[in-house]
Amino acid sequence: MLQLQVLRQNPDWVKERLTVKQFKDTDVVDTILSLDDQRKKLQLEFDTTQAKVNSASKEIGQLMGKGQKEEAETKKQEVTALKNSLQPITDKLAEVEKRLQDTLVILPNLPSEKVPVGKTPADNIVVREGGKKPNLPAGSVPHWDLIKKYDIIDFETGAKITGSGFPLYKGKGARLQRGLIQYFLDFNTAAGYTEYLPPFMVNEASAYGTGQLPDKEGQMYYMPEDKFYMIPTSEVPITNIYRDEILKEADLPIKMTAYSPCFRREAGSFGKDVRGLNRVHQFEKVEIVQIVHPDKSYEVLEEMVNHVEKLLNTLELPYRILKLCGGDMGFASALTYDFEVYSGAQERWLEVSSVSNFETYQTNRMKIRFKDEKGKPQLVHSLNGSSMALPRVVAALLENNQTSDRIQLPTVLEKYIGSTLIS
RNA sequence: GGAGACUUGUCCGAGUGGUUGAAGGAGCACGCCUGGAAAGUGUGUAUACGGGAAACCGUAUCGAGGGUUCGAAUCCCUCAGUCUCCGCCA
Repeated sequence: MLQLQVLRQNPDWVKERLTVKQFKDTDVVDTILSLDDQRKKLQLEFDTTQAKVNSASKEIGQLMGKGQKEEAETKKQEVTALKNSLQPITDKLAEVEKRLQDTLVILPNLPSEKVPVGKTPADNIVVREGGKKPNLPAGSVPHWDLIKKYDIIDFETGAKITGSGFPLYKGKGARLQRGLIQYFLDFNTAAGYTEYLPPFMVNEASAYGTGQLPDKEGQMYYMPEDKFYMIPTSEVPITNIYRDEILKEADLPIKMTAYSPCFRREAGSFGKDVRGLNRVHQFEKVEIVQIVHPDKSYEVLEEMVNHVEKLLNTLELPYRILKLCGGDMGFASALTYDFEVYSGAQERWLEVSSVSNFETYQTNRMKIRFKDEKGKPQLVHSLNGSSMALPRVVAALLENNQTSDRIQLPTVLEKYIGSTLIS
């Protein structure tokens, strides 16, 4: 959620930034400011009247103490009259506050000045590329054929057990999942991230805190009996660890990493994009999250991008890093870099990681603050990134390392999966 | 799942309807004391919103939300969480 203060100080700049994010209805900014004015007026009216009620009530207490019952009775009637006049103000104030909140929440985060202007993925900017594309032999096939050939991932049985998009990993396929998770976690903890294993379901307040609610409700699996949401990423529980807390400046930066399965309904997805491991309802992911001093967040964003890049390099996959344009960025992000790996047999780029700086957008919702030198509470910045999402990494690993009768995985994985040969 | 106890500030802890935003203690910060430190001692030490140039003032907040009352941390209701006992169970 944007800070009201920012809208007040520079409404025109806010509108201009919203436009970069392809947010058309910039009049909302004016609506919010006018609601805020109303709120202030009502608040003042409420406060002054309530102050009278409070002091009169105290007097009643004192009169009662002295045994002056009649005077107390007169006062009581005065207070009752005041309270009656207060009622409409209270109602109006509550209504204005709710409208203000509801309106503020529909505004996406403002893109940083570094964000390229553009509408679609075609407008994203390739920051750099690495690795080299494989030269696959004739007869090479996409991963959805490879997994059948070597019997390592079974979509049909997954669909039988649960539904489509819930893969069943088997043998080397299962071992590869376990090994990659462990490898990624080790890589992250070696870089100073503290490992967590969070709950896989969250309550409403947590889903709201990271920005999944209210607008992305349909993307999450929901358990109505308990009012819990299955997490779409461990970013949700992990970032919420510090919800409603005021940190010491010395505590920053906080670096966390976590593995979790991720559950996504992916309503509305269809076509060739969703084939095989390209898009599934449940997948494994290792996430990195940082909570940092506001002055440091862009430095940290680069650090996180470099970290993921290093990891990707060890897997010997061809990749590219994109700086997302305003139109392709997520709702809560101020600047996002996407990582894509090249999947040789499909001959296309697959997103395997997304690293974002949310600045104060999430922390304002969660009220995560720190005390600065003056002892004043100030919002921290939050960042996160995948390091990494497994399915597409696996798709690329399988496709790019195939020969006619085997798949030879990179040796870095030997320690984690035993034999790197699938045949 | 059943029965009961509980949830107060950074922490511990008092407080069962009336100047209680909240005693007392610990911690922390600053000062005094000291050659330096400890001990001692003094002062300060929540957050949000609003008003104000500021000092400061007002309002709200004692798990969350609602209610009773002129007045609620204190009474009532709902929900969440913690603990104990019983049941069930990996």
